[in-house]
Amino acid sequence: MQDIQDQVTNQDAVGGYDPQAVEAAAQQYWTAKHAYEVKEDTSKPKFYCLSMLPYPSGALHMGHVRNYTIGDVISRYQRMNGKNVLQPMGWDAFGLPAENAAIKNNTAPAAWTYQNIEHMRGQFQRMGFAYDWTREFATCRPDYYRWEQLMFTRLMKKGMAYRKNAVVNWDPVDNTVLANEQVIDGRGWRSGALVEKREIPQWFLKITDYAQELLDGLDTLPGWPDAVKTMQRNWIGRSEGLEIQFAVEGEAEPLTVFTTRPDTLMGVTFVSIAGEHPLAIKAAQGNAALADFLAELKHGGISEAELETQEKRGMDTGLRAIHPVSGDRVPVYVANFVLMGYGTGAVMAVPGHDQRDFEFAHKYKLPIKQVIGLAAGASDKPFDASVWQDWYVDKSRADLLVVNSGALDGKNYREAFDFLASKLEGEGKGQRRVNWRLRDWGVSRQRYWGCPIPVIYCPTCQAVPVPEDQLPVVLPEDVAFSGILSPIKADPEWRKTTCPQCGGPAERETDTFDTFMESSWYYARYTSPGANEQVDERANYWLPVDQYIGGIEHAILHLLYFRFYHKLMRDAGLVHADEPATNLLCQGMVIADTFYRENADGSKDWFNPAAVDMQRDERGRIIGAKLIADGKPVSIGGTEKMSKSKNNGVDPQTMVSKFGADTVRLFSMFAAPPDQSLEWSDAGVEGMSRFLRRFWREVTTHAAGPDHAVVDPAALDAGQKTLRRQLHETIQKVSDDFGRRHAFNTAIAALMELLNALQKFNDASEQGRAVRHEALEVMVLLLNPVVPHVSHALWQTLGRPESVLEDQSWPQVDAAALVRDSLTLAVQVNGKLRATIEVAANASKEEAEALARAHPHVVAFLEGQTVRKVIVVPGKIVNIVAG
RNA sequence: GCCCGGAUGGCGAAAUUGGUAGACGCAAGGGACUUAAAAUCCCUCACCCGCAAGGGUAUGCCGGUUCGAUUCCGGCUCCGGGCACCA
Repeated sequence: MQDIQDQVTNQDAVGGYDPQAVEAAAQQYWTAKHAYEVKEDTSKPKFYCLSMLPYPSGALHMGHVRNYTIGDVISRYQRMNGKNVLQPMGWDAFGLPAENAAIKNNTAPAAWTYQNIEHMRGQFQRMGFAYDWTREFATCRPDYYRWEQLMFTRLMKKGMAYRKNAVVNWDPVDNTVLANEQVIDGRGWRSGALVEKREIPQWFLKITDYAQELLDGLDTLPGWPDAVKTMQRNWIGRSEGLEIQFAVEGEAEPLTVFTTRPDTLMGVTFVSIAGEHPLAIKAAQGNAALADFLAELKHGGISEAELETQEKRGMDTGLRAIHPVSGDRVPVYVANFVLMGYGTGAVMAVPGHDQRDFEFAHKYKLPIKQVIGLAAGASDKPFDASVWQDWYVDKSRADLLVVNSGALDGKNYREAFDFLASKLEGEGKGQRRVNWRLRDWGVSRQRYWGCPIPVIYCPTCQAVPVPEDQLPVVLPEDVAFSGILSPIKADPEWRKTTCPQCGGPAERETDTFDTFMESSWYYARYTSPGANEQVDERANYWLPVDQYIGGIEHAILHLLYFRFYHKLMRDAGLVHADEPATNLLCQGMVIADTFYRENADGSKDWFNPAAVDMQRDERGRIIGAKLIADGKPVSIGGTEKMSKSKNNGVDPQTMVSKFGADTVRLFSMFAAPPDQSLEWSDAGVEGMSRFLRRFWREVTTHAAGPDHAVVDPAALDAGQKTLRRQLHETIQKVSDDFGRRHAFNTAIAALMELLNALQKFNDASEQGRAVRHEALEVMVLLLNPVVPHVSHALWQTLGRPESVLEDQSWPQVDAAALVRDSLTLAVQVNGKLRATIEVAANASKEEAEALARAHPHVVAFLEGQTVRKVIVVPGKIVNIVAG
């Protein structure tokens, strides 16, 4: 099957479009000319186009192809519009997969990583992406990470980096920390042991110091998608509330809670604290049942999804808190849904007006007290302590007021909030406070393949930053890696050093940085290759990034750290801008059909789409699928994200060998708008190949004919005018779609329509050939951002002496060519389409209405009815309302 | 559980500011060319009724606003992304 198709492609290539030859020639030309190497140039506006750097996982996948084609199209479009365009590429080279591959293949993570980079760089070059490769770097090289080590030591000195205990997933069999993805159903993925929570000291960056600025900065980013900004706002989670102190019987220190609903204070019937709260730990001494419960709470993972979906459980500590207003004694419960890391690790429970507290109170038979009531006239059902209703928790409604709360009765949320805030502040029992959901960024990892944290621990001087003249702290690359313990932790020698302050024996930190650290500032390093500091003055020519492109899965974490780190660099005097990127485009996933057979034990074998034939009925509907190898049926699974586990990945390399890079680029831009998921279709790719062959033939046939004249707009006949109008409408649409809307799919559709029109345009007259020539030249230029190799070749076919298509400017719209004499209007009767009419472009509303009412279909529909109203929207529609 | 998206023919999609739903492409069916196949070209193609002219229905579901709703509002269902140690 595949052999036949390859033969066909080769036969076709003899007289026509041979993508392999065309692409090799164009790429050689660009390389020889250093076509994409750029320098700072103040004579042109700059444009920094950046796609998120890849993790070198081994080979390019379709997600990469899509991401980087989008960036390349935007870069080439901007360059043709006169911008000085920087488009760099590099490697996010540290990370967990290298360690996993090292265990599996018995190779060092470094060697595996460098090998992958070599392979993937070649694949990128074969795609024809316009990168300035002179700026390339891998983040695992000391000359890259030394600068983030330097920044970290300076942040330590500023107090922006600090150490505290934090909870990790602990595998008690392997005695190692696990990443969340290594915890499967509460067990370690390798040992199978039940995972425990454990606290260990870790380094943090004070991102919360920037919480307000990170929040406010979102309002200065109109070029970012609203979905991303909303997710970041919610993640940062600013809330205003009160910190309230509850005295605890027999304890010197009061228990502090944070609440956004002080108006419900009189409804407090108990207090909930986290299992890690000091009071809980203290109460468990001498309370075996409670100690057992706390031990039980240590099972399971630490991810929020896991904590929030587990069954809500609690236990009375035996402690009693004193209500700060009523003086009532209320029980203190340990509850598994209270997070030590959020707020104070303690919450006041108001089961009457908080759904989680309501369910908890029912489960543990705790009192429920109504303190918010419906005003007269509200349509809701009255308060009923046995059934939860959504209005109990609403604080925004004017018809809900405080009840059963003494001095607070009759007040609304705001009034009750202010009243209590003043009262408690006056009594020293509480204060107003802004609380953030955002937590400080924990940057310590107990893994080997990462950037060493540049800290020295001295028994006398404590944690000391590595002095700047001793940086970088280099990670040894030539190591034996067993997979459990980091080689720099296993090696007793590596850590030995002397204290930079007292000169005594000391030990190095053996943890490494979170890999988000490297990807938080790489965009700035591209601007300053070779700089002997983190970035130099060149950064301020290129930054901020004009267009950033990457997956929506990075909407929160990466993009928030990226914005934070930029502000750290700004405050260190390295860059001027407040935000790192002005425009952001988030592309969707690449998905494909899945096929499987179920084994006797219920497990599934997954088959690659390339190994399967689809069966269709006479209407083209899919009715089944067969494995090509044995001709027997396979089950059709869903259409899912391309992945190894479902074996539904389509290898870009295979596609490029078969169809050429231009066809693959064209398909990935045409099949869906960039922000939606893209369903891979081999047949669709063949369609794109067909389009390029047709275009090639159209250009070469025309170029082989007699010389063409210059277009004389005054001499054109109606058909020539119509084609030329479509041409200039296409320029207008493609420019808008590429430059503003990033709707590459509709731009390509418009170009296909133009080619269809051109093929029907059988006009060998002098002006006919002139119009055709103009159209073909324009098409080559408009297609260039998407299929640069084909355009490079055809530009020369059209007889242009310039060999550098790259420096041709973008076609301009001739406004005179767009003028129309008449327009088509839709005519509706009562909102339903009944006719269309052709009216002069300058026709008045009255003329349009008269023409519409005279149309025979309209006359028929209006028979026996009275026209009540006529709506005329010029250029669009006439709607006659009758009855 | 919480936050953010999405849903339109057999399939991928289009309709940009509330104004002709289905552009463009794929698949499918019919035909031309050919000894034959491939390639190429032409025609049909949302669904239902009808010989046709034409009519009715339709943008996940239920309701609302409007002369007019894929688009705006309210309530659902299902699918996807993220949830701080995957990147």
